[in-house]
Amino acid sequence: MPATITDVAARAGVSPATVSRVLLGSPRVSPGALERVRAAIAELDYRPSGVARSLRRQRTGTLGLIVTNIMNPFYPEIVRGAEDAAQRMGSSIILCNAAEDPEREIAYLELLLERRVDGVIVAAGGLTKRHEEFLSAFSLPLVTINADLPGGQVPAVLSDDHEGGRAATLHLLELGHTRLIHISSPAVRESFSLRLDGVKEAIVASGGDVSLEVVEGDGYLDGGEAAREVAGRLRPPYAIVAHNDLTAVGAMHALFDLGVRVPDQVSVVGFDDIALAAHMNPGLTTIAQDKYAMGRLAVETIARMLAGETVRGNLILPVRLVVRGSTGPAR
Amino acid sequence: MPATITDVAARAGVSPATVSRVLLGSPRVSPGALERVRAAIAELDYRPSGVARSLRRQRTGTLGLIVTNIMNPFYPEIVRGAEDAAQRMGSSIILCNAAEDPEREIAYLELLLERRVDGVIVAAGGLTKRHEEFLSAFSLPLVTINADLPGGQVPAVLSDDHEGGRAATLHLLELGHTRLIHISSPAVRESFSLRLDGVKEAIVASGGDVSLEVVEGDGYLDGGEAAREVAGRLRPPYAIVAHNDLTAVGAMHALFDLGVRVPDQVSVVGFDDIALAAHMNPGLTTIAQDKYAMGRLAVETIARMLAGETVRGNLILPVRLVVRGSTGPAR
DNA sequence: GTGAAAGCGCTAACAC
DNA sequence: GTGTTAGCGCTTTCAC
Repeated sequence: MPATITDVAARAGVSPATVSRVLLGSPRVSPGALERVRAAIAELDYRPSGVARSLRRQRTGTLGLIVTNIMNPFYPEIVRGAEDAAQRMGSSIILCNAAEDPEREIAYLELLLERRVDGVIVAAGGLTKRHEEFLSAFSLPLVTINADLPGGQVPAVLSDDHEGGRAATLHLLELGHTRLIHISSPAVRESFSLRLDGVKEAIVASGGDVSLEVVEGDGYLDGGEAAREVAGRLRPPYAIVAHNDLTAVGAMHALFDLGVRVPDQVSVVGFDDIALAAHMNPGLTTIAQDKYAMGRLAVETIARMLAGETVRGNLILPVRLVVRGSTGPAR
Repeated sequence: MPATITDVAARAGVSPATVSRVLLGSPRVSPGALERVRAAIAELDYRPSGVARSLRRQRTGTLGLIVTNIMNPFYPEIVRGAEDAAQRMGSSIILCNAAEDPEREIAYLELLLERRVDGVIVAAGGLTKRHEEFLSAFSLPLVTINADLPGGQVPAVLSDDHEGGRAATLHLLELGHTRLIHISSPAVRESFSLRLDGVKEAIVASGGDVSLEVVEGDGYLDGGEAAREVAGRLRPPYAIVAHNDLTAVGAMHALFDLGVRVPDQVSVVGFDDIALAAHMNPGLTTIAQDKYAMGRLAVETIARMLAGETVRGNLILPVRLVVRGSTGPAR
């Protein structure tokens, strides 16, 4: 059993209130008492109970962060950004991994509510109807990352997906590509069609004779396997715009398997700039999202809401084309 | 302000004690009261306060999990395994990301103590002297993953690193390699020298004329850059045994950069089997650790300690050689 | 079957 | 500057 504030008070010969004052750094404590309390704390290895403190203060100093799947390399950096920002505001993060299961996501939301966290961040792949209902009636400060709820009541931190799709495509057009394949993700998320919209816009704006074919992926490594089928019926050169890096990596793997050379025969562009993109062979050209900033901004937004500010509207972060070895001239 | 048990009691026309009985599923509640309480709970959208409950019960139903760096793809799967096991025992996990900073790791340990978690799991890369002191005097159920504390007081979940090093080497020897390069990690962790010991043992046991050179890496992608220097002075064929997959991926990238072909000229073996190993080009031959099981077993061990059992000794999980395209015959 | 009462460990308002 | 008191929301005897 850990020592309590009463134990410390008894040992220091003061009242619990005085110990509490020392704990909170109140100036209204005599030097003598201060010292005795400090000594007692050290001797008893006392640590104030966060549980009791939370009950009394009616806040826990804890934020909930729900991620779709921590095994997706897109998320860890968001977690990092959120954690750092939380630490700065004296809070900590309970990380919940929904493991691609929407039911589990809801279950975690319930759990966080019971735990009386101060706020919640949802970094989710796809938001189902069920989510929308649940989250619309959510009673706590709430921010989403990479998804936005209809109604505009819940602030969202997003990347400029449209611009990203456009920039990726522009890059390929400049390299002389005229046959583009877009491997999409399952069509649940708006951001995904935004990316595709950007692709289309760039093509239209170019005014050139450019073809675009959309094949469906799953948003993960396996989605890249779609490239296998494409390679089976198309002769190079052509270019693949994958909806994210995992898909691009999967596509590069499938092409490698078939002996199709990247970028000599086929160019590939990803989206996200996950850590390993730079270390693929060849390095993956991609649209970088500032994942760390997304986590940080989500927490900072919660902090503002906690401070009583009314936050509305989305935060849209700029993206950046990173050219590596997976794209080259069409020939 | 969320509704309290008193609110529910008032609305249902019963005492808080009765509401509590309903919450806990006690049979000693009349059908009428049961129904009225249930209705009141639904109407008020009541959720019992985990904070108050924890204070009263003197346990929080929460486990702390500290990982060295969540951005290292080795950890997410451990987190998954731990989370699933925790859910099964009705607990949840507070994930703490030490971000490679030992001070931060200690700070999190303090935090978890304050939060009165029921137990702690430390999945740490390197354990410093500071850790050892702190953890030896740790007052809560504690299990380490991939590191063990001297003294044998703290149960550890480990992979069979020695056997892994041996199996990787055996594989290369069978392919006819006689010049081996081991890229180590900084020599802080015992498991790392265990892996190297396995390499040496396999070489000695082979009785053949095999050379081994050890160059130091950093345990991450950059550590693989050591391969650049090696490639500068050695003529193929030779084989690289990296101390983990990230190092191997970094090495493959450096070799690709220099135009050295894997596996035609140089074979590469990793360790861990992170998700992307299978999707490198070529696929990375590696020693697979059962990361999910490590997380699961750590939690299950905590559960046993919580149940009053005295757990001692380490759990050593078997590893498995996974042959992919990055290794081939020496020629 | 149900309620009253005590108390988990802390903080904050109020006295002195 | 310090102590007393009340109470955060819940569970758990103990009566009845």
